[in-house]
Amino acid sequence: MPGMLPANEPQLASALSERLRHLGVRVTPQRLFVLEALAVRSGHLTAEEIMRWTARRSPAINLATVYRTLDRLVSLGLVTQTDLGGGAATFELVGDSPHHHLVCERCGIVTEVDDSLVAALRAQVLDRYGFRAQSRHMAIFGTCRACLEREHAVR
Amino acid sequence: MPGMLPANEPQLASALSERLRHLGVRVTPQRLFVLEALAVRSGHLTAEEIMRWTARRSPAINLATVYRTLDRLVSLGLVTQTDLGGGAATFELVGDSPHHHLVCERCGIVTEVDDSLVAALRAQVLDRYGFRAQSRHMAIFGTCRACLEREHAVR
DNA sequence: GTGAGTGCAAATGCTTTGCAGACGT
DNA sequence: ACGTCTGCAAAGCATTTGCACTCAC
Repeated sequence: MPGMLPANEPQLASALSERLRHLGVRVTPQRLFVLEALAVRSGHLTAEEIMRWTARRSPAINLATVYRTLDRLVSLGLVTQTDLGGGAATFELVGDSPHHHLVCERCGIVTEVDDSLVAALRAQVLDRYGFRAQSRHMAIFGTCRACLEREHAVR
Repeated sequence: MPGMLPANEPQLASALSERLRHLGVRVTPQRLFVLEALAVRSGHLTAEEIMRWTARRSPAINLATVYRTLDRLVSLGLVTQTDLGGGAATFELVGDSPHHHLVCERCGIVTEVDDSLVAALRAQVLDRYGFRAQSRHMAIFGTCRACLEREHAVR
């Protein structure tokens, strides 16, 4: 469902309603707006960004509600939360292909990498420590190519 | 130097002073206290914990000073900072063997794992993306063995 | 109608900052 | 003596919470 076309919002809304109903939670406009924001602007959104997106709709959603809603959606397993360092946490619809993040500590740029890179590590960690690492949204901190080159150029 | 015995604090202090002087920064009691805390209670300390530790010494250090000091020490390369999810950041003396963290999302327990597990991943990321991942303090979130077993038992 | 969900405002927890004074060099 | 570092208090930011009201069921 994510990766769905931005057009056709009524269809999107009813698909999302269906999903919520199946999980046995109330369907409120606020919840639909949050899910729509995540579906349409697929990618990593902060709570603040979601609120700004929904502000284009009639009465803007309260930030506290966005947080509570996201919390709920995360426990329902519809949404994942990632904390990419200091700033605000980002949220994403489950359903996109699993991926992880390379976060540059100098310039802050975030690059998505496929889960296949990390699969071997996950297998090892499970084998050696009985630890089941999550298959999405691991943050790997370091220095990106551009910043490494810049560093070299200076010297 | 880290991994040094807790006893013999005068020696520790002068070794640390030496280190600071070599880096061309002022040697203040506060900086020594912070470094001592990290050296003696080797492991991951939060700014607050460091302050509490130094509070056993004469006038307790101000929390703001602890943060500023840690900031300075991180840029000097003497200390590393790790953000293990929502709570407070933790700090550690550089010099311990590189390691990473398995963070259980249910019970919060943190297990240290050797860098060798992650070395292959680092090599791949460098090769494929030109990204130099840091060799310490990656946080891997997931579910620990105990919580997995508990989960099974319930069903 | 009832309880879950919402808005609002205030509180929280971690961290940063402005400023005046203290102290390492 | 100089400039850096510290303490203090206040601000900053992301997130949470208490409470009264509203709305989905």
